[in-house]
Amino acid sequence: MATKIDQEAKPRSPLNKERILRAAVALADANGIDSLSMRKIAEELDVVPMALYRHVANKDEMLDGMVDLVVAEIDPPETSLDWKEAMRGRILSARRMLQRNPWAARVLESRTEPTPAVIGYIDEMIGLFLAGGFTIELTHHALHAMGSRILGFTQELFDDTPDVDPETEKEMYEAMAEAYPNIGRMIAIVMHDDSSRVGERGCDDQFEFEFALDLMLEGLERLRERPHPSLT
Amino acid sequence: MATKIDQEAKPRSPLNKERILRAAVALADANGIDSLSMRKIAEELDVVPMALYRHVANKDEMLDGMVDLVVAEIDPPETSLDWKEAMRGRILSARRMLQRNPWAARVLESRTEPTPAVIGYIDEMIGLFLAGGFTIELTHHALHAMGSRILGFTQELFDDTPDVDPETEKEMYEAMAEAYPNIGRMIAIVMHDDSSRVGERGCDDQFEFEFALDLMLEGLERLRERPHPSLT
DNA sequence: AGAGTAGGTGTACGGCGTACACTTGTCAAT
DNA sequence: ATTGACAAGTGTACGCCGTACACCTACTCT
Repeated sequence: MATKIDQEAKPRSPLNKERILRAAVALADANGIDSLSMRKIAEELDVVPMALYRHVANKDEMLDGMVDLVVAEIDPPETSLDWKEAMRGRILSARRMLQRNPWAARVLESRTEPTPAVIGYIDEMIGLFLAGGFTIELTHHALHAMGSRILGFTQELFDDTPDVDPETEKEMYEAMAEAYPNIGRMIAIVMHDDSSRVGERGCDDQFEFEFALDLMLEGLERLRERPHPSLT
Repeated sequence: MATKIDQEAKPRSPLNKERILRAAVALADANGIDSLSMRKIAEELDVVPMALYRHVANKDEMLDGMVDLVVAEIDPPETSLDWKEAMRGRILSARRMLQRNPWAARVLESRTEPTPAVIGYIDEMIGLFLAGGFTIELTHHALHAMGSRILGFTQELFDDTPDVDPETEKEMYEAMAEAYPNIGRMIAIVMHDDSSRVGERGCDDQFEFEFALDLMLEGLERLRERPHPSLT
């Protein structure tokens, strides 16, 4: 009633890239990346699908923007620490980000070109290696060796959090054990060995991630101390 | 002219799952996985799209079948060798398969449930660890640590084979070096250091893969010889 | 000869990304 | 106050996708 009649009939704020990206991230967090479509993002924003295209060129640019948004959440490097601890901490921070945004791993992998935020992140990681006394060459190889683990990726073949029903799951395991003897042996131990890091709820992902990460970091440290002959 | 008139007007053999899968693999090899559609597979086979559905339940089952087809190409384990060499050889064979079928990596990763051929492959890999004197527990952790590398995956953040024009590429690198100092230092060395394993055509993927693989295998071997206190 | 059935067909639906032409709301210059 | 430019949102439409469902057709078995 202030100045125009239909003012309160359209209380939505104007669109902009950030608002669109945040809506897209929220939708992806909630419903998974597969069901994310331009049309649904538009609907969420009470807008017609084509309105989005005033602010993002296409869906690929949208995905890039989403990636940048979440990569920016990774903690900055802690320069006061030992290189290994600094890198370890940051990678675990990246991993927490990936756990908050489960879609991010697949989207990150699917980008052909890294986004600015990702390049910046890697640049800082290289900085940590160099500050830790690595040669440029070893840093380069190290980067390749760490691969996407440097961004907190769990590089599993498949995740093992399927059936809700533990009964069904057990049956499945038993069937598997019969057809695949070695997997069978592993399951037998792993399923009822409380002293191991594997409980009844499957594997301890966090432990496994850190196990692999430390294996890699320690291997790299050894190479830094006494360079491998096959390296330049 | 033998028995029926229209025989040579329809020379196509009857459809079956294998024929469909082979056509799908060929199309994916040729045009990439993104452009692979049920409709195109049908067209390739001179058949109407819905005809495929007599032989595969849906597209997901098609992708599973394609995966099984190519995973079956991986060489069987060479049991006469040392565990490390046997595993190394087999993983490199898997890697060659992934290079022959570039779409396979992404499809493999996208499957929620592993296919029978993949499970069988992993079972044999576990067998190699166990035969090599690993405990079940360490084998389990090792499997997690190797992750998808065990199937020959290059776990890069992004592949670096973009622009065809070396001029453009150089410009791009220079722009990047300006914004990202550490990447800049790395590029400076890596671009014109013939003694390094990095030539002008970018990085030597095969070297980097084996570097990471050996780092992992050697780390695991050390753990097998003197178990880490933090492990059970 | 007739019935059953497996395999290929045709049509159709709802979803997708997005091109393109349009209206509408805002504000500067007249 | 009028105009006209311009940015932002709308509406319609196209071609692609996976696939449900009803149909036809040719062959097997009795």
